[in-house]
Amino acid sequence: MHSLHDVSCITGTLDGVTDTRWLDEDEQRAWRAYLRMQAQLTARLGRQLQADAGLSLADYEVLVQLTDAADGRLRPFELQRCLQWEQSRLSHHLARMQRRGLVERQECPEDARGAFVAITEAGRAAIETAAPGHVATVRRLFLDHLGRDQLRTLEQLADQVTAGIDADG
Amino acid sequence: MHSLHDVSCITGTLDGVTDTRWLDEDEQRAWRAYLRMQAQLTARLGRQLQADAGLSLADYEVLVQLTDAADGRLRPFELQRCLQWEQSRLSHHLARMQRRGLVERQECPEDARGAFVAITEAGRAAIETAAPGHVATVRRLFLDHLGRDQLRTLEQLADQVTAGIDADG
DNA sequence: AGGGAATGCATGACGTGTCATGTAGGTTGT
DNA sequence: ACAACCTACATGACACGTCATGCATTCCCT
Repeated sequence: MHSLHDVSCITGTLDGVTDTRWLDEDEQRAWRAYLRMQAQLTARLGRQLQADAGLSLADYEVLVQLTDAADGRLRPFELQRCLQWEQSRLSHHLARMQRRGLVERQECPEDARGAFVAITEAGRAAIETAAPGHVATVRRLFLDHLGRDQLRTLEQLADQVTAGIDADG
Repeated sequence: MHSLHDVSCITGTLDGVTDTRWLDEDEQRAWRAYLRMQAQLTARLGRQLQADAGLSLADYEVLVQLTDAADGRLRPFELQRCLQWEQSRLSHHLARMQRRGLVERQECPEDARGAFVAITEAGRAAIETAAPGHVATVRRLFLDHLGRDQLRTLEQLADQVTAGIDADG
């Protein structure tokens, strides 16, 4: 009943052999439960958004940030920092969103290297259409199944892990 | 300071207008914290696996299932059920893994429609190389930052949500 | 037995994400 | 002023995921 992952493996003392501390039963169950939930949740939320509003989750996140911005526009590098995306991912994605008319580029006088990315009217319309259904789905698939205490634990847990990852380099 | 998402929106009674219950402060923070963590975690784990073993997270999951199987082989539809993947995703992915020599196809006498997918020696070697580093990374980025109580809460929470999603259709 | 429905799987098109690399424009030190 | 460096961003190649569709084979019902 044991795979690579649920046995504690104590090897000998051969040179170069690093002993691996595998996951114990509790860790294994929790980690796999998390993986299952996250995969299912992401898939469902993505499908719902795509079907009901023609947006991907990535589109949605970008549009949320632009909507929250003062002028409905941001420098790509600002967007990158708050989304925590790879630079090239953002670049490609903005190009696609521009092609679809969800965002537009604007000149940036104070730094000729870059530009502004601004949400368009179509972009605003898209996210305003998408938001109610998306929030409802987040509730139905996720929040509705959690108690307030679980919600707090989750937030704290997530913040700890995120902080650890950031600190890790 | 408010976007589409953190205000409670009570509209009038126009026909067809559905009132949306937006996320309150706690829900908003928890949900966003979760999204951040999950994005960062997935990205880091994927990069580590790719860099150290030339495998994607998807490859890894497939190989784990095949390793756990009795004969090191499964029918694609069994793999699909336990991974909870889209059928076409699995089909495409197995084709790529086959091209790379990580798995192979075997005839299935008792059902001529399908076949078996079996892990190859190269596949076994790949996951055995990958596993220690991957488990270590899961520890370092995730488990090490959690207490036993948080771990239990997470598992329970994830199971609740997953059950809810399954029940949702 | 035989015809319709369901099952197991593949494929093409297309959007998405990553890595490696390129380039124009800024900044800094001497 | 100019070289070295850094910053902001784009791009090509390629792996990955989804949807729609196609196609055998098997199942089930009469």
